Amino acid sequence: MIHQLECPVETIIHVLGGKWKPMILWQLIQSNKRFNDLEKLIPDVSQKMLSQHLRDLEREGIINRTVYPTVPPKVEYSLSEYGQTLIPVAEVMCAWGENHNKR
Amino acid sequence: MIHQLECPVETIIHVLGGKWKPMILWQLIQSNKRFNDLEKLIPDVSQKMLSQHLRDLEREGIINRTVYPTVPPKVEYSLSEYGQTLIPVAEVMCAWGENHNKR
DNA sequence: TAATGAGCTTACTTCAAGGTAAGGGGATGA
DNA sequence: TCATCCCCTTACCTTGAAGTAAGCTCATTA
Repeated sequence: MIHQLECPVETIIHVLGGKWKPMILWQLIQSNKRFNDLEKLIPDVSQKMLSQHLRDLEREGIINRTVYPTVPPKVEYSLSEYGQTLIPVAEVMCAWGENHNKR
Repeated sequence: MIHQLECPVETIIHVLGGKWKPMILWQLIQSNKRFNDLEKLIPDVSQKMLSQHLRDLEREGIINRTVYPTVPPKVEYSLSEYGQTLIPVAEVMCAWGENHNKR
Protein backbone atom coordinates (compact mmCIF):
# COMPACT_ATOMS: atom_id res chain seq x y z
CA MET A 1 0.00 0.00 0.00
CA ILE A 2 1.25 3.44 -0.91
CA HIS A 3 0.23 5.78 1.85
CA GLN A 4 3.16 7.71 3.25
CA LEU A 5 4.93 10.85 2.23
CA GLU A 6 8.26 9.04 2.34
CA CYS A 7 7.31 6.24 0.05
CA PRO A 8 8.97 2.94 1.01
CA VAL A 9 9.60 2.28 -2.66
CA GLU A 10 12.75 4.23 -1.93
CA THR A 11 13.71 1.66 0.67
CA ILE A 12 13.85 -1.26 -1.70
CA ILE A 13 15.56 0.83 -4.33
CA HIS A 14 18.16 1.72 -1.76
CA VAL A 15 18.61 -1.90 -0.70
CA LEU A 16 18.95 -3.20 -4.26
CA GLY A 17 20.30 -0.02 -5.78
CA GLY A 18 24.01 -0.77 -5.94
CA LYS A 19 25.42 -1.38 -9.37
CA TRP A 20 25.95 -5.10 -8.79
CA LYS A 21 23.40 -5.93 -6.12
CA PRO A 22 20.60 -7.25 -8.33
CA MET A 23 23.12 -9.51 -10.02
CA ILE A 24 24.57 -10.74 -6.71
CA LEU A 25 21.11 -11.39 -5.40
CA TRP A 26 20.12 -13.24 -8.52
CA GLN A 27 23.16 -15.49 -8.22
CA LEU A 28 22.46 -16.24 -4.57
CA ILE A 29 18.82 -17.00 -5.34
CA GLN A 30 20.09 -19.73 -7.65
CA SER A 31 22.42 -21.26 -5.06
CA ASN A 32 24.94 -20.49 -2.35
CA LYS A 33 28.17 -19.07 -3.65
CA ARG A 34 31.68 -18.35 -2.49
CA PHE A 35 33.45 -15.06 -3.05
CA ASN A 36 35.48 -16.52 -5.85
CA ASP A 37 32.42 -18.00 -7.52
CA LEU A 38 30.74 -14.61 -7.57
CA GLU A 39 33.84 -13.00 -9.02
CA LYS A 40 33.76 -15.44 -11.90
CA LEU A 41 30.01 -15.23 -12.43
CA ILE A 42 30.01 -11.44 -12.48
CA PRO A 43 33.04 -10.79 -14.63
CA ASP A 44 33.22 -7.01 -14.46
CA VAL A 45 32.81 -6.51 -10.75
CA SER A 46 35.89 -5.44 -8.82
CA GLN A 47 36.83 -7.20 -5.60
CA LYS A 48 36.27 -4.00 -3.72
CA MET A 49 32.73 -3.51 -4.94
CA LEU A 50 31.89 -7.17 -4.54
CA SER A 51 32.91 -7.26 -0.90
CA GLN A 52 31.33 -3.89 -0.24
CA HIS A 53 28.00 -4.90 -1.71
CA LEU A 54 28.10 -8.24 0.06
CA ARG A 55 28.66 -6.45 3.34
CA ASP A 56 25.78 -4.09 2.57
CA LEU A 57 23.43 -6.97 1.85
CA GLU A 58 24.60 -8.78 4.95
CA ARG A 59 24.03 -5.69 7.09
CA GLU A 60 20.48 -5.50 5.76
CA GLY A 61 19.97 -9.10 6.82
CA ILE A 62 19.31 -10.29 3.30
CA ILE A 63 22.25 -12.66 2.97
CA ASN A 64 24.22 -14.84 5.35
CA ARG A 65 27.98 -15.01 5.48
CA THR A 66 29.42 -18.27 6.73
CA VAL A 67 33.12 -18.64 7.36
CA TYR A 68 34.66 -22.09 7.40
CA PRO A 69 37.95 -21.91 9.30
CA THR A 70 39.80 -24.04 6.83
CA VAL A 71 43.05 -23.22 5.13
CA PRO A 72 42.80 -21.48 2.83
CA PRO A 73 39.69 -19.87 4.31
CA LYS A 74 36.35 -20.57 2.74
CA VAL A 75 33.52 -18.10 2.94
CA GLU A 76 30.09 -18.93 1.71
CA TYR A 77 27.28 -16.52 0.99
CA SER A 78 23.66 -17.54 0.98
CA LEU A 79 20.24 -15.97 0.93
CA SER A 80 18.92 -15.62 4.47
CA GLU A 81 15.42 -16.66 5.43
CA TYR A 82 14.51 -13.00 5.40
CA GLY A 83 16.18 -12.62 2.04
CA GLN A 84 13.78 -15.21 0.65
CA THR A 85 10.99 -12.67 1.09
CA LEU A 86 12.64 -10.66 -1.67
CA ILE A 87 12.16 -13.37 -4.24
CA PRO A 88 8.52 -12.70 -5.13
CA VAL A 89 9.21 -8.96 -5.12
CA ALA A 90 12.17 -9.46 -7.42
CA GLU A 91 10.02 -11.54 -9.72
CA VAL A 92 7.41 -8.83 -10.03
CA MET A 93 10.10 -6.23 -10.63
CA CYS A 94 11.75 -8.47 -13.18
CA ALA A 95 8.55 -9.10 -15.05
CA TRP A 96 7.89 -5.39 -15.37
CA GLY A 97 11.49 -4.68 -16.34
CA GLU A 98 11.47 -7.37 -18.95
CA ASN A 99 8.32 -6.01 -20.52
CA HIS A 100 9.71 -2.50 -20.37
CA ASN A 101 12.85 -3.53 -22.21
CA LYS A 102 10.75 -4.75 -25.12
CA ARG A 103 9.43 -1.26 -25.86
CA MET B 1 10.64 -14.81 -13.72
CA ILE B 2 14.32 -14.40 -13.11
CA HIS B 3 16.13 -16.09 -15.93
CA GLN B 4 18.67 -13.84 -17.60
CA LEU B 5 22.21 -12.92 -16.85
CA GLU B 6 21.31 -9.24 -17.07
CA CYS B 7 18.50 -9.31 -14.59
CA PRO B 8 15.71 -6.88 -15.51
CA VAL B 9 15.45 -5.94 -11.86
CA GLU B 10 18.10 -3.45 -12.88
CA THR B 11 15.71 -1.97 -15.41
CA ILE B 12 13.07 -0.96 -12.92
CA ILE B 13 15.70 0.27 -10.49
CA HIS B 14 17.06 2.42 -13.26
CA VAL B 15 13.62 3.75 -14.18
CA LEU B 16 12.68 4.57 -10.59
CA GLY B 17 16.18 5.11 -9.29
CA GLY B 18 16.42 8.90 -9.33
CA LYS B 19 16.40 10.55 -5.97
CA TRP B 20 12.92 12.03 -6.40
CA LYS B 21 11.31 9.67 -8.88
CA PRO B 22 9.45 7.43 -6.45
CA MET B 23 8.03 10.51 -4.79
CA ILE B 24 7.02 12.10 -8.10
CA LEU B 25 5.40 8.89 -9.17
CA TRP B 26 3.56 8.54 -5.91
CA GLN B 27 2.17 12.05 -6.28
CA LEU B 28 1.03 11.41 -9.84
CA ILE B 29 -0.60 8.15 -8.81
CA GLN B 30 -2.77 10.18 -6.43
CA SER B 31 -3.81 12.71 -9.08
CA ASN B 32 -2.58 14.81 -11.98
CA LYS B 33 -0.29 17.60 -10.95
CA ARG B 34 1.23 20.76 -12.32
CA PHE B 35 4.90 21.63 -12.04
CA ASN B 36 4.22 24.07 -9.27
CA ASP B 37 2.10 21.58 -7.36
CA LEU B 38 4.93 19.09 -7.39
CA GLU B 39 7.38 21.72 -6.22
CA LYS B 40 5.18 22.42 -3.23
CA LEU B 41 4.45 18.79 -2.48
CA ILE B 42 8.11 17.78 -2.63
CA PRO B 43 9.67 20.63 -0.70
CA ASP B 44 13.34 19.80 -1.09
CA VAL B 45 13.47 19.11 -4.79
CA SER B 46 15.16 21.72 -6.95
CA GLN B 47 13.52 22.93 -10.13
CA LYS B 48 16.35 21.47 -12.12
CA MET B 49 15.98 17.97 -10.71
CA LEU B 50 12.21 18.11 -10.89
CA SER B 51 12.16 18.97 -14.58
CA GLN B 52 14.95 16.52 -15.31
CA HIS B 53 13.20 13.64 -13.59
CA LEU B 54 9.91 14.55 -15.20
CA ARG B 55 11.56 14.47 -18.60
CA ASP B 56 13.14 11.10 -17.77
CA LEU B 57 9.81 9.63 -16.77
CA GLU B 58 8.15 11.09 -19.84
CA ARG B 59 10.84 9.63 -22.11
CA GLU B 60 10.20 6.21 -20.56
CA GLY B 61 6.53 6.62 -21.41
CA ILE B 62 5.43 6.47 -17.81
CA ILE B 63 3.94 9.92 -17.54
CA ASN B 64 2.19 12.30 -19.92
CA ARG B 65 2.98 15.96 -20.24
CA THR B 66 0.13 18.18 -21.42
CA VAL B 67 0.74 21.82 -22.22
CA TYR B 68 -2.18 24.25 -22.15
CA PRO B 69 -1.24 27.31 -24.22
CA THR B 70 -2.58 29.79 -21.71
CA VAL B 71 -0.79 32.73 -20.18
CA PRO B 72 0.99 32.06 -17.98
CA PRO B 73 1.50 28.60 -19.42
CA LYS B 74 0.03 25.63 -17.66
CA VAL B 75 1.62 22.22 -17.86
CA GLU B 76 -0.03 19.19 -16.40
CA TYR B 77 1.64 15.88 -15.66
CA SER B 78 -0.29 12.66 -15.38
CA LEU B 79 0.37 8.96 -15.22
CA SER B 80 0.12 7.43 -18.68
CA GLU B 81 -1.83 4.29 -19.36
CA TYR B 82 1.46 2.43 -19.47
CA GLY B 83 2.48 4.10 -16.23
CA GLN B 84 -0.56 2.53 -14.58
CA THR B 85 1.15 -0.84 -14.97
CA LEU B 86 3.69 0.34 -12.44
CA ILE B 87 1.10 0.72 -9.69
CA PRO B 88 0.87 -2.94 -8.63
CA VAL B 89 4.66 -3.25 -8.87
CA ALA B 90 5.08 -0.17 -6.72
CA GLU B 91 2.66 -1.57 -4.21
CA VAL B 92 4.61 -4.80 -3.86
CA MET B 93 7.86 -2.85 -3.55
CA CYS B 94 6.28 -0.55 -1.01
CA ALA B 95 4.95 -3.39 1.08
CA TRP B 96 8.37 -4.97 1.28
CA GLY B 97 10.06 -1.66 1.99
CA GLU B 98 7.60 -0.85 4.72
CA ASN B 99 8.18 -4.17 6.40
CA HIS B 100 11.93 -3.75 6.01
CA ASN B 101 11.85 -0.37 7.70
CA LYS B 102 10.31 -1.94 10.79
CA ARG B 103 13.35 -4.09 11.41
C1' DT C 1 7.83 51.13 -16.36
C1' DA C 2 8.65 47.43 -13.86
C1' DA C 3 7.38 43.45 -11.55
C1' DT C 4 5.01 38.96 -11.68
C1' DG C 5 4.31 34.10 -12.59
C1' DA C 6 4.87 29.39 -14.77
C1' DG C 7 7.98 26.31 -16.38
C1' DC C 8 11.78 25.61 -17.52
C1' DT C 9 17.42 25.81 -19.12
C1' DT C 10 22.27 26.65 -18.39
C1' DA C 11 26.69 27.09 -15.97
C1' DC C 12 29.11 25.98 -12.11
C1' DT C 13 30.04 23.37 -7.92
C1' DT C 14 29.78 19.45 -4.60
C1' DC C 15 29.66 14.83 -3.17
C1' DA C 16 29.16 9.98 -3.15
C1' DA C 17 29.46 5.76 -5.96
C1' DG C 18 32.35 3.19 -8.28
C1' DG C 19 37.02 1.87 -10.53
C1' DT C 20 42.16 0.76 -10.09
C1' DA C 21 45.94 -1.02 -7.98
C1' DA C 22 48.40 -2.62 -4.36
C1' DG C 23 48.92 -5.05 0.02
C1' DG C 24 47.91 -8.26 3.98
C1' DG C 25 47.31 -12.55 6.89
C1' DG C 26 48.38 -17.07 7.69
C1' DA C 27 48.92 -21.91 6.83
C1' DT C 28 50.58 -24.89 3.12
C1' DG C 29 53.29 -26.74 -0.81
C1' DA C 30 57.87 -26.77 -3.55
C1' DT D 1 62.74 -19.74 1.96
C1' DC D 2 59.61 -18.30 -1.25
C1' DA D 3 55.45 -18.31 -3.52
C1' DT D 4 50.50 -19.59 -3.40
C1' DC D 5 45.68 -19.27 -2.27
C1' DC D 6 41.47 -16.96 -0.58
C1' DC D 7 39.09 -13.07 0.97
C1' DC D 8 39.31 -9.19 1.61
C1' DT D 9 41.07 -3.82 2.94
C1' DT D 10 43.12 0.59 1.96
C1' DA D 11 44.51 4.64 -0.65
C1' DC D 12 43.80 7.18 -4.46
C1' DC D 13 41.36 8.73 -8.62
C1' DT D 14 37.39 9.28 -11.91
C1' DT D 15 32.74 9.95 -13.08
C1' DG D 16 28.16 11.09 -12.87
C1' DA D 17 24.23 12.45 -10.02
C1' DA D 18 22.48 16.05 -7.58
C1' DG D 19 22.55 20.95 -5.55
C1' DT D 20 22.85 26.20 -6.28
C1' DA D 21 21.94 30.13 -8.49
C1' DA D 22 20.90 32.80 -12.20
C1' DG D 23 18.41 33.79 -16.46
C1' DC D 24 14.69 33.45 -20.06
C1' DT D 25 9.94 34.02 -22.38
C1' DC D 26 5.87 36.53 -22.80
C1' DA D 27 1.44 38.42 -21.57
C1' DT D 28 -0.76 40.44 -17.59
C1' DT D 29 -1.06 43.35 -13.68
C1' DA D 30 0.23 47.43 -10.63
